Order: sequence, then structure tokens, then C-alpha cells
Amino acid sequence: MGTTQLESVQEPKYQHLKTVIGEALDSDFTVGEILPNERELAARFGVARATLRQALEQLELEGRLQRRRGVGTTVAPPRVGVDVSTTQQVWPGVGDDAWLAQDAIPGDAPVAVARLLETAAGEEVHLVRRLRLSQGQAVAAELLYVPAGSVPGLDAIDAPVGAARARAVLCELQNLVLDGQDRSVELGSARADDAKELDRLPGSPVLVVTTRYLSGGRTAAVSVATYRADTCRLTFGDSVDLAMAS
Amino acid sequence: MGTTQLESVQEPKYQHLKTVIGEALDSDFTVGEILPNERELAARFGVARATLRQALEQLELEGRLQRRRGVGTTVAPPRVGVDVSTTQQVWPGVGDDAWLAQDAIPGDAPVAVARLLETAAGEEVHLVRRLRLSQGQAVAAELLYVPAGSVPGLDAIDAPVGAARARAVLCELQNLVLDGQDRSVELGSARADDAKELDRLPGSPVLVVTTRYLSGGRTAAVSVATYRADTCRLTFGDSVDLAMAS
DNA sequence: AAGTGGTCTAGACCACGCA
DNA sequence: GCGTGGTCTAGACCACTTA
Repeated sequence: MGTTQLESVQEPKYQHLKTVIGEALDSDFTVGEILPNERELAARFGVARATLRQALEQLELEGRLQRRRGVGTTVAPPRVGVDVSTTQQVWPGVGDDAWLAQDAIPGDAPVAVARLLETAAGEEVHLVRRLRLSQGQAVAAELLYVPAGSVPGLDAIDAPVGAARARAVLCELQNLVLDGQDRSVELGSARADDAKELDRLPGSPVLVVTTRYLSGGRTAAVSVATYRADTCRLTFGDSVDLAMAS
Repeated sequence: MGTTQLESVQEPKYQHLKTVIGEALDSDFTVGEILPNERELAARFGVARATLRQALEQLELEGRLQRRRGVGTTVAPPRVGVDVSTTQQVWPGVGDDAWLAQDAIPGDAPVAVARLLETAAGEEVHLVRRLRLSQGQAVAAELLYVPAGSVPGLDAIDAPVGAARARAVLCELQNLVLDGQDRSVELGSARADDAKELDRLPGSPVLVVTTRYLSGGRTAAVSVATYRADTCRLTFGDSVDLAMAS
């Protein structure tokens, strides 16, 4: 009987809160339902609002909650599986309508990308901006770096601008032979521009997928795609989307 | 008081701090160097410690800093690339010495895993625990779920325990024909046991790699591997590890 | 024992979405 | 204008590492 208020042995309050709220989400709430506001919840659990927020933050990180300023906190639907497999080796923009080309402008690559491109740091590249939609929602923002040298045909007809220009760059790429590609995934936080596209706050956690497109023994293009970490599950291989409940 | 000078145009302090510190890391610090402590830094930038911590948190999330209680904050080395490609379709424990088998115990799968295994919720499974090392550091903790039905030969010789038993389960798996596998990556937060293995605090961000091993038209095993998000970059395909500086 | 990062409090004000 | 989550403060104490 002396073991009543145990649990708290060396376990932070916010972590215990996370467990309690997490269980409540499973049993007492349905997807889309809105929770009481933070001040109310903090009072109900007898903690400071900052502590309560620490718990909510982790639950949001795990994709169980969705918080929107001015609106409230809602129970999140299961993460959507987004296919990022490399089994079919193709240039970006070929046959997949998941991506929406936005625009293309001249610019230069940041040092990290320049290293992947194996180009001189200052070499001019085309910056192609694309947005990936899934079920009507923006799930990823991509910045595709294409060295001017990779698409020599583009300078001739320099007419198009905006989305048309983006498509033109992608189209030019297809004239090259794609030898291979490789990909890496890491955790990052959203830059201001990406955050805006993804309807998230700057700094929110994202999964950064970096793809290198190889052609003729060199890197012909590099894509840096920023996926919403809260709502996305990246799938590889022939994985089928499960978790279709409700 | 209108202490707001400029820069602060709608940009949170912690975000600006992040930028400033991030730039300082590039120019004034070297990998492994320890930063001034949080109270000192907060005072230097004229903000509350909580605000300073918000900036440090994001920098740690991006793998630029490493913080350890009782020790201090140090500049993190570049993330290590960890290969998780599925090009070579093999059972776990075959020919890759990256993983260290720890033990195997009987148990049952949580509902999410049970759904992947397509088994009855209560069916007995072997829980195989493994640890992945990279450059002497633990980078991932794995829990492999193997339904008892997948390895019928194991019950006969039930002798080994601990790491030996784990290896026995993996060995039994190799008697099956591996038809395929698929993988997914998502963001999670470390459970207490995984956190301990990875030398992180519970709740710290991790990349969860879920692998389904298919054999004979069904799911013969499911692996849930938890990678440290701060220090790891997951690589797919034939990507070469760059960024070998120092 | 000293010093570090981690947790927690009780306030305050701000930016945003919506009626 | 009101209610929401987001930012920020100035403290306090705790858990951990190291000497």
C-alpha cells in the first residue's frame, strides 16, 4: 500500500503525462476530435502549462496530435505512407504526378550540396522547386539542384518562366542517361520557406531526403526533399500501406 | 519597453539565436570543442535560459550540437551515414557484423506489430534484441519479432539463452525462403529501454525503421529498429559516404 | 563539492484563426 | 474581440558527471 504514488520514481512529470494522455487518446478520443485547451489541460493535471506542453510536443512529434495556433489541438490521423523507393530508377518528373512543379530560377548551391554535385562552389545551377501532394495535402517540398552543365539545351530556348520553366528543366534532364541514384534520410528542422509551403512553423521537425542522380560518371542533379515528419511515414520497397482503419 | 531593435521583425528570438549560434559554430568552433554553459550563453545573448535552450535544442536536433547532462555542450561531428538499403535481400543476422545480437525471450507483439505480422494479437513471438554499432558507438537498437510459427525448429533444442539464443533464432530464420522485404522510416521518440542502450534520454528523437520480412506469402518476421536521429543519416542504395572531413 | 544540463513553475505577452 | 497555441521571463530545484 505504501507504493501508491509510485511511478514518479525518477520519471519526469511530462513523460508520465505523455503516457497518460496517450492512453486517453486511444480510449476516449477519435481522430479529428479536439482536445481541451492547454490551460485547461494543465490545470486538470495539476502542472504548469510549460510542462503540459512538453508532453504535447512529444505526442505531436510521434504523429499522435496536431496543434494549430489559433485553432486548437486535435487527434491526428495515422501517418500516411509516402513512397520514396528507388526501385524504379528514373529522373524526377517522369511519370509520377505526385510532384507539382512550381518554378525554376538560376542560383547557386549551398556548400553541402555543391560537395555532392562535385562542382565548383560558385557554379551556376538551376533551382527547381516542387511540391509533393498526398491526399490533397502538401507533404513535402523539394529543391532540385541541376548544374547548368547538365542541361546545356536549356539556354537556347530561355523563354518559359515559373512552372513552365521548371517543367522544361525536368524535360531536359530526361535527355541524359540515368546511371543510378542514391538516397539518404535524416532528421532536420524546416527552413522558413519550406515551413510555409508545408503549413508548419519554421523549425518544425522534418525528414530530409537527399537524392543524388548519377549520369556519365558524375552527379547530374541533387534533390533535397523536406517531408513533414509529423504526418509522413516514408516507405521503401514494395511495402503496402496498412493501417487503413476508419 | 520597446527593446525591440530590428531583426526581430516577426522572427522569434530563439530562431534568430539559432542562426547566430549556428554561424558561430561554423566559424569559431571546431568539432568536439565545448561551448560555454547555458547560463553563461543566455547571459551573453541577453535572453532567458529557456529561450537559449530552445535554440540549442534545434541545433541538437539538426545534429550540430551534442549535449550531455553533467558534462556540457559540444560541437557534434558530421552525422555518420548508416546503410539501411534493401538491395541485398537477406534475413537479419546474415553476413553483416554491424549488428550485435543480445538476447531473445518469448513474449507477444504490440498491436501495431501484430497487424503487420497478420497474426492473432496474442500469438507468441520470439523477441530478439540487437544492437547496431558504428565506429564503436551504438547507433541503433532493434527489436525483432519472430512468430513462433516461423521458426518451428527452435522449440526442439530450447537450451541456449541470452545472446546464444538470439543467434539461434536468427539461424533458424535462414531455413526459410525470403521472398521479399519492405521498409519504412518515420520519426519517433525513444522508449526508455532503447534510450538507455543508445545513451540518450528517454523521449529523444529517433528514426524508426520498420522492416517486414516476407516468406511464403506471409510476413515471417518484423523488425523495429530505432536509430539515433542526432548522429545518424540513413543511406539507401549505393550511396558513398562523403563528408569525411577530419 | 562543484558545475553541468534537465525539469518545473507561475506568471506575461504575442500571433493567429475565426465568428 | 475572443480564444487558441507560440514565445518569453526569472527564478528554483533535481540528476548527473567529474574531480
